[in-house]
Amino acid sequence: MHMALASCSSLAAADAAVRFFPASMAYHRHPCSGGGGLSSSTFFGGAAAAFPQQPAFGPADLGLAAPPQLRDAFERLLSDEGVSSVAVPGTFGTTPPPPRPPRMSFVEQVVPDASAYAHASRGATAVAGERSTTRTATDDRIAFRVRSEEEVLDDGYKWRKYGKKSVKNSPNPRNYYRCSTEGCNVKKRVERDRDDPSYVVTMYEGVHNHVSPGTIYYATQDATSGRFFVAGMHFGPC
DNA sequence: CGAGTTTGACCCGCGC
DNA sequence: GCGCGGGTCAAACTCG
Repeated sequence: MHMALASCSSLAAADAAVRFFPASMAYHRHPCSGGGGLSSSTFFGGAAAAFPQQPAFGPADLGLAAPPQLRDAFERLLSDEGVSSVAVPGTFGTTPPPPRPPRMSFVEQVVPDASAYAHASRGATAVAGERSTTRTATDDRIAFRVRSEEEVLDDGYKWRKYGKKSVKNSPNPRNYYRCSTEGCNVKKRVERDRDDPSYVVTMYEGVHNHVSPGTIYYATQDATSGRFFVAGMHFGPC
C-alpha cells in the first residue's frame, strides 16, 4: 500500500531523506536554492521530541522503521564524508542525483528544550513567547545551532517573515518567520550566534499540519502495529 | 497587482 | 507600579 501525500517529480533519495523532516529539520540546501549541510545523530532525538504529534511520518518512524535504503541514505548524509552526489541504490531508482553544492553546515546542538536556546534570552517571555496559549515552554519547540553562511535554511517549507528585532546582548538581529501555509501556525526564529556569527541559531515552534510543499511521501502501513512509515519519497521541480 | 519584506509602534510578561 | 525586553502587528515599501 502506497500513498502519495504531495506531488512533485523525482529527485535524489538522499535529498528526500533529509527533507523528510517535518518542521524544517534538514539543513542542507535544496538543489534549487544552493547550499548544503546536515546534522548529527542527536538530531533525531531532538526532532522526535520536538514533533511528538507527527501522526504517521516522523523521525522516529524513519529511524526505526524506514527501509534499509532510506536509512542508508541517512547514514551517508549524516557522515562527515559530505553529501555530494549521493547515489542510493534500490527503491529510489537509478537516476543519479543532481550535483550538490558544497557541504555547508552541520548541526552542533539540538536543543529540544528551547530554554537552552538563545543564551542572551532572559525570562519566560524571551524563551516561550507565549501570550495566549497554555502550552508548556518545551512543547513542540526545538532549537539548534547550525554553521551556515545563509541565514535562512531551506527546509522545504515556505516561510513568511513577520518581524525583525534586535536582541539585547547580541549584535545580531533576530528574525521571525511564520509558515506561510494557510492554517499552519508553525513559527521559527532565526538569529546569528552572538559568540560565533558563522553559526545560525534557529528555533522552531509548533508542528506543521501539512507536508512539505515539494515532497511526495510514500507511506507503508505496518500490518502488526498499524503504524505508517515512510517507504519512499520524491521531489518535484522548484 | 499580488506576494513578500521592512520597520516602527504596540502589547504583554517578568523582575525589581 | 514601573521599566525593560521580547514578540507581534500592520502600514508602507519593494520586487517580480
